[in-house]
Amino acid sequence: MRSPRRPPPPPAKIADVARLAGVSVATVSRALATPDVVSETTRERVLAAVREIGYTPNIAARNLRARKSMMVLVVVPDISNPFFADVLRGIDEALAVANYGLIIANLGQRPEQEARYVNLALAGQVDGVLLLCGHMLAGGGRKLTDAPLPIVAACEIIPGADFPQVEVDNRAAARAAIEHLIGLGHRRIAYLSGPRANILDRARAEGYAEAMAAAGPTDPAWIVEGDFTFQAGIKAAKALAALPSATRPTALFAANDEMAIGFIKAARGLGLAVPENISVIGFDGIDYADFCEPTLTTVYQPRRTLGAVAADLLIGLMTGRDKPHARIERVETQLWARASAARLAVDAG
Amino acid sequence: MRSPRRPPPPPAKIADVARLAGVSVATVSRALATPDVVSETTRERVLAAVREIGYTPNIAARNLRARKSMMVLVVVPDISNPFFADVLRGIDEALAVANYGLIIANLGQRPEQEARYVNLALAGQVDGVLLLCGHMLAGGGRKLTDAPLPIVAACEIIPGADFPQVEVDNRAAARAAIEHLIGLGHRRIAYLSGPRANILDRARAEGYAEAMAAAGPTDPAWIVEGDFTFQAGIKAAKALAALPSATRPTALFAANDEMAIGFIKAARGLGLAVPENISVIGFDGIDYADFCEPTLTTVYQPRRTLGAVAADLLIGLMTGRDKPHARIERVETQLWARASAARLAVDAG
DNA sequence: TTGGTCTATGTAATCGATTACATTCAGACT
DNA sequence: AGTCTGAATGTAATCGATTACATAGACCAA
Repeated sequence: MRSPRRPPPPPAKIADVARLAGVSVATVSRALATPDVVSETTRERVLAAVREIGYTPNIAARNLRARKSMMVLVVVPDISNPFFADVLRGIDEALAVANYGLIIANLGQRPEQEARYVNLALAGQVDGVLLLCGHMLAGGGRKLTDAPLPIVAACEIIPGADFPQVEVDNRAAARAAIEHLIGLGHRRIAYLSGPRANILDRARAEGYAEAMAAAGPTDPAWIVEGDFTFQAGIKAAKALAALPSATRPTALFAANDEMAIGFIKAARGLGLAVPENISVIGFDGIDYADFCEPTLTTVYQPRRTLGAVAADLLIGLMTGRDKPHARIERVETQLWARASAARLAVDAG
Repeated sequence: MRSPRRPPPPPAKIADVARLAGVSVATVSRALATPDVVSETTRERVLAAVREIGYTPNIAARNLRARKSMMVLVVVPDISNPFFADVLRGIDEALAVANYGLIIANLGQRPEQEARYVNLALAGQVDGVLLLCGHMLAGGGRKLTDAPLPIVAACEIIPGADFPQVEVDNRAAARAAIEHLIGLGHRRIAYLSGPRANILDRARAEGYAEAMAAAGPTDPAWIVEGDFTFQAGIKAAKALAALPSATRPTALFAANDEMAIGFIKAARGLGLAVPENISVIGFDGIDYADFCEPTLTTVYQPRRTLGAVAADLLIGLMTGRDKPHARIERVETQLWARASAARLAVDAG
């Protein structure tokens, strides 16, 4: 298969092409970068030489000279989380059309990685940074903002930051979910939240409270703190099933789909059928929301769009098209009405 | 917020540090790269100067001189696919300990991207390539193998390639799944495949056939071609429900979890309860397999491990620890027995 | 004293491109 | 003929680090 081992030929350089084509290196560079300034015949000689020896310009050299890298650093809390995976896809698609590449900074549970990536940024290895991690990168005594580098944050926004940010309008989304339930006749609506400290959840809780104000009094027992896990949904089902039926909610709005699905599964075992006895709305619009039984009504977050919008803002800064300034862009969610949220039966209210 | 705009100071360079510390640039470089060869006092003066002006070595310059980038290109068919997202996580974790960074080449449905990434590789922008895409990169008239660059493939292996590859042992995994069903008393076992052309599926189909040979004759009607989608599971349920009960399978092995879940959902509506009337085993071990009703017995693919093993092989090549050679490494799956596959009731056989 | 060895440091070449500036030459205009 | 203009190309500086090689000085042994 492999030919007998031989020292691999050093990759061709621009001087090799120049020699073969019988021109100077400057002409080769121009023939490739700005073809219209070299004569037709020269250009063709150069291109033929390029093809013949298989020349590709060394990017490190180009980056050094041009002081740019055409690379963007995307800082993500957990690359294996399908939410971020979708956002990344949107980012990649937008960056690709502007010819930027993607370096992934996956923090995982390794805070020590931050310093590494702060360094990448400060070292001029990237032309811009996209933060999906909800906080400013720092480490090794240096902050990201020490670099004169375009930054955009998305998903979890960073309060007080002086650069553009993109988020889903969580408050409006939660309000829409509750209003959907109210429209179905529900008044006693529970909220299964994320961790209280979570900034995303804060906005959703506010939207819940606002919409509920229109529906009448809210019983504090209807607000259950969860942690975005399937297990939290199960626990919530037990908690609500334990309430006296006169004050038990007839509907539940969960801060994410996974908890909603856990809730539905456990509720069934506790004699609370969904949607017959209790309606459920989730949040996110994960794929499985359409596969589970019953299919889950949910608030869809346009993850790819979110990524694409953030990437476009960053491209604007990197190309100098836009000036950096504080600003929060909101992308809209969609309510996906499916089977888990149904009209309140007269005898159930 | 932002101080009145002022031209951002150009980033400090090594010469600035040298001047401030009163030494030569060589000494600064050594104080940072090989601290033990400079005297204690000099080293401290240099480090103090570095701190004072906030110096970070320019990576493009370093890459150019050192002829390496400490970056790996990972070519992935679809970054938003949770399977690859998990593999990427394993890759990242392994690369991080060896201090390599991660550039993502997300092909999406954009074949024209290939040329771009082939160029990145040929241009010396990366020290190694990890292919998760099941084929050799090519584009713009150039192939990846034109570069003297370490390559490792994983997930979908590339037949005849002369570099290390890593895959899940699909054949053994399928065999184990079928044997599990046989152990539960089943003999009429169906296989819901992926697309026939798919190389992953080929191996699974072989494992199925091998294990079935031990169980007795296999009815061709038990083999249904799917395409890895939820919908394919639904179609398969209709097909099997239409079979006469005397020859209808009592168990189904699906080539992925999504089809298995679609099957279960549709089968219920067709009077085929799972696992009472038909047992089901999926493949992958996606999160949702534990949330659905009934919980899904499945063959778990160690996705992170797969990525980590591939990354370690690549690191071996990049550091020169190993020599490149054809070789296929197989990582083992685990059978996760849950509720969807049960012992065959005597009256059902 | 002389020469050798070792440590610490400096000088300058080098990596491979891009690009400012210089040069050449053909054609147009006065 | 002399001068000017512009197109095409070449020469060499430049980007910012790393590192081969040179050098200076300290110390020691013969």
